[in-house]
Amino acid sequence: MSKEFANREDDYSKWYNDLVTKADLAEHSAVRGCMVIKPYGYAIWERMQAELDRMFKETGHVNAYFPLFIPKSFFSKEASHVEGFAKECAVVTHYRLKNGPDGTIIVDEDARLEEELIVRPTSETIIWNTYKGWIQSYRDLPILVNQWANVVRWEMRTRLFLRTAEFLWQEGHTAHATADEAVEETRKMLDVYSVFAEEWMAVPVIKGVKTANERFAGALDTYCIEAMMQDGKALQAGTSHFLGQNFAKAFDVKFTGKDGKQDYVWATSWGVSTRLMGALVMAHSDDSGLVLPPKLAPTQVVIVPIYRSEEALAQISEKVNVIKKNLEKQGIRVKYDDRDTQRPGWKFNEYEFKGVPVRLAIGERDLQSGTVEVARRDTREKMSMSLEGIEDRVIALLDEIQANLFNKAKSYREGNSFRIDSYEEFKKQLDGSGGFIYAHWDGTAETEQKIKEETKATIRCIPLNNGEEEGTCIYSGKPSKQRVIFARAY
RNA sequence: CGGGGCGUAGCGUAGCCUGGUUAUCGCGCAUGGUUUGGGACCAUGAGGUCGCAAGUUCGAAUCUUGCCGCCCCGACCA
Repeated sequence: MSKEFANREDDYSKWYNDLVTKADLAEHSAVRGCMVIKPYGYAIWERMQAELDRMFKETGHVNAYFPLFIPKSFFSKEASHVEGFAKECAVVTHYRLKNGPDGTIIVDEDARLEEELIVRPTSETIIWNTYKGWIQSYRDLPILVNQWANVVRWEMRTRLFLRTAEFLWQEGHTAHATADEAVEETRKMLDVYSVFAEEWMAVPVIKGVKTANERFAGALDTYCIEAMMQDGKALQAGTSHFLGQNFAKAFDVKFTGKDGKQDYVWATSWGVSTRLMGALVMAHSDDSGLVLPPKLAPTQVVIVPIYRSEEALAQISEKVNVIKKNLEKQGIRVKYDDRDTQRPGWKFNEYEFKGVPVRLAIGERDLQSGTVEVARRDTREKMSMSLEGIEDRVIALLDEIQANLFNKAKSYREGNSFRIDSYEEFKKQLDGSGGFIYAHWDGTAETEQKIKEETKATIRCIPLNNGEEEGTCIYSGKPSKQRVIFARAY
């Protein structure tokens, strides 16, 4: 994917028209920055959702659902939390409309809410207000709950996929008896995200911990996975927070331990959003459209018949239906597109655009020779294969594509990661091809802030597997014990 | 909220400076025919509050004013 292309939000909506559109039908600033996820795009989200949900359940979590509206007063209970979200909240102030003097509909000023409601930007407060009633004893712990929901953050500026005013996500909220257990949970869910990103999305990620500046509002530690897009910019793909006892104290959630002593509950929260769809698009796609990893592609194999006569189509369909059935028996998602309203060339382009990993084309010639044309989306290679045993080879090819996408993205990231020791070179690299810069940092918020102001680069994370290394901060020259990852980010 | 750009058919646009027949072109759409191994071709046709409002004028897509909306850059942020 070309850089200019990757950088332009309006091009996304043109090129990935099958996935998503801006909410341009609603001619009102109130829905600015929202997006309409079309059925094909939603199918991808559903695939992601299904796999994540399975992984959450395998790690002992259950789903629940909490209110969309949060009383304003809940927010003020945790100081840094309210500070972090106050500037981007949608607020409900009235509950009734009435007819205005000129026949228009206006807000009934007599119907003002006693206490305003906040449309959830995240659900820590309303959930911890609820947990208060659920937890008395260590026997009630842990609580391992996840919620699939939409949230609203009134951003000053939005970007399609990456920062929309309303977005779909999942937020896990857990409660634990000990700090260790909560930290373990935080790390465990970070691993779940990392496995999902790498093994399902084929997007390599770096696990790390955020600096104090970049930390979630109300967390003691924010862990994250960071991915590199094809233009060298970083994208935070998921976060997992160790919340300490902050929310338990704010909502007075105490439990009695085995020893009979009361203590506040330890908390975590973790989330990924439809931003992952943006990551998927930006990590793999090329100028011919989407490239989807087989494990998440709503359609993994598409079969296109090429024929002149109805009789030929009938013969082809007979063969295809057998192949389709055999593949489906092995859990492969297959689509046979025998529409006579579109021509084969049109269909080829259509499915390339949609990122379908493998395409089979069968024509009269193939029937004669017992072959099938196989095209893979990732490399755009075409080859002729024997119809005999084609199912096994298609399945093997899907695995190969999945692996290839990951390896390609990974070698791209390795090729665009640099160890840099001078501030001059640091700036030069950022203005050049970008990428991840491993550099020494003195550990102070002031230095981090200065570098951000001067270069727009932020510390993406302190990698978890970081080796210790003596060095000096590229900015201040003060001593440093390890390198951190700097990058410009979405 | 600041700086810049823009608003004409489902989409992308010409026309605007220098006002004057029926608002241009391409894609898409519909119908008929020929086609079908990489986005077919020919013919015919449908589709428009020129963002909204007011003003200037014999006459406004075009000039003036106000408003609305969108995009890019910045501040904010997942």
